[in-house]
This record gives sequence, C-alpha cells and structure tokens, in this order.
Amino acid sequence: MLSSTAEYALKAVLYLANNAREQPVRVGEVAEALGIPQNYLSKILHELARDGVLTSSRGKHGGFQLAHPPDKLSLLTVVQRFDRIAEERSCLLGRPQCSDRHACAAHWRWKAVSEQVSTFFRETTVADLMAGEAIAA
Amino acid sequence: MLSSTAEYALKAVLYLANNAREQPVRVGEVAEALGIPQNYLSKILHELARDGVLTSSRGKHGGFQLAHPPDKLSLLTVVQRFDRIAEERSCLLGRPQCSDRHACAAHWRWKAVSEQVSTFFRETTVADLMAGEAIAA
DNA sequence: TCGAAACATCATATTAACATGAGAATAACA
DNA sequence: TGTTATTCTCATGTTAATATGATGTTTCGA
Repeated sequence: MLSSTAEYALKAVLYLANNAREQPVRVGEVAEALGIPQNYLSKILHELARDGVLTSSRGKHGGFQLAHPPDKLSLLTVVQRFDRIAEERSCLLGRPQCSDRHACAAHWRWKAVSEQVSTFFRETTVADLMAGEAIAA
Repeated sequence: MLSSTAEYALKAVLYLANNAREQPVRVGEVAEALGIPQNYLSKILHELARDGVLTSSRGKHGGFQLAHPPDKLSLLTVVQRFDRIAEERSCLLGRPQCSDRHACAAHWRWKAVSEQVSTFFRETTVADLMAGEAIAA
C-alpha cells in the first residue's frame, strides 16, 4: 500500500511522537530503533523538515522534533511527498470515457472505495496511531 | 493504485472482452489499440494464459482469447499475479504489536478500508467494466 | 514442402526506487 | 579557538520494474 520510503517516514514520525522530549532526537537513534538505513532516513527526515512536518537543528545536540502536536498531524501530510496515495482517479484504468458523466458499471463502486482510502489518510492523525506509552529506544 | 504492468493486463483483458470474436486476437492489434509496447504486452498476456485467464494459440491466425466469460472473471484474478493488491496488512506499518488483539486507535478503521479495497477487486468482474458496445480496433 | 504470420523466449537496455559513503556546514562547549 | 557531534548534501552503487531487440518455435496454407 505504501512505498517503503513513505512507510519509513510514517514510522519515524511515530517514533518521534512516542518519544517526545525536550531535546531533539538524533537520526542515528531513530534509524537504529526502527532498523532503517541511517543516511537514507536522514534524507527523508530532512524532506519532512522542509515540508514543515518536523523541525531540525544542526550541530551538537541537534536532531529532529515534531513541528506540531500529533493530533494536528494527518497521515496524509506525512506521506504525501513520497506517495501519491490520495490522488483519486475516477477510472481505475485512467480512461477518459469512464468518468462521472459516462460511467461504466464499476465506476461508482470504485470511486467510493478510492475516496475511502483518501479520507482515511486525510482524517487519521499521528495521535491515532500512537501507542499508549512511549516505546523504549 | 495499480502498477503499470497490472494496468496493462487489465486493459488488455478488457479489450479482449469488448472485442470478442470467433478467431483469436493478435498481440499486435491489442498493443497498437492500447498504446502498450508489443513485446512487453506479449509477455504479460503469456503469463495470463499460464494463469488460465486467457487461451493462446500459436502459428498463423494465432492470438489470445478470454478463457472464461467476462462475468466469471474477477479483477483480482487478472491482477493478482502482477500486484499484491488484495493482501491485507492488519497494521498499516506492518507492526506486530498493532494487531487485532492489541490494536491502536486507527487499526480498525484502517482494516475496514483495506478490506473494502480487497473486496472491490475480488467481487468486481471484467463484465462490470465493459463498455456497452465494442470499441473499434 | 516451403514461406509467412504469429506466439515464445532470451538477452540486453533503460529508468526509478532504494541505499551507501564521504565530506562540507553548523553549533555546542571546553 | 579548536574539537566533536550532528545535520546537510552530493556522488555513487544496487536492485527491481519497465521496455526493447533479436531469435526460436509453431501453425497455416499455397
């Protein structure tokens, strides 16, 4: 469903949410805890920072933190840069002749399913995915 | 949503369904009509034949035909070899700790959405996608 | 029996996703 | 002011999906 890049992003954001603290969290810690290649994760987190999902600080004691409270952060916001998951195609096959105006028998059923997926990512927040308690590093 | 390979497969099957005739249909005709690379499509159709979705015949006047009536052929059957679309992951992130037994807040909502996607592919048939009349080659 | 038309198959090329490595830039702190 | 820990950034490597090209195999029909 999600590309591995998008899944990494989501897992990392979730880790930051579950392990919130005063100081920023190092990439190395997140990478090790989640089993994600460190340099690759570094690039992903940097992109999330550029999107305003995270804040990054450089230098000693640097690292990443959530830019906003988890209940204000939708899964779509985290994932949209890496996966075009919420882009609704009215026709499963991308055919113009199968549109709302001239729909095949399956058109409306597919559209309904597709919209449910979009809605899930749009309306579910990181807080909804959080564990009850922090996970040890 | 679908890989391009799976989309090619679905489009080709649909073309064969809409253009059913006594004689088999050549790969070249399908490829040209749908704008799909011929050799690549040839490989895909061959795989569909091995899965029992199509029948192939070689030699002069050879080609491909649907092996079963379109209303007996689910989209899942066409697509499953190329995309693992209907594999339900109970957790969006593949975490074992987020299962039916120990579910996070979003678990059930995600599972419901995921099952709707599976059901769509399992229960929708090629006949449901067919145009009212045959499309000219 | 031979040639043409078609699928079957193998080898290779291209592209994008995924991943690694090395060094530059930055900030804290002794 | 220098050392160290960290992010930032670029260059490169690897792998899988996608695509192309060339050749083999089968069948029909003159």
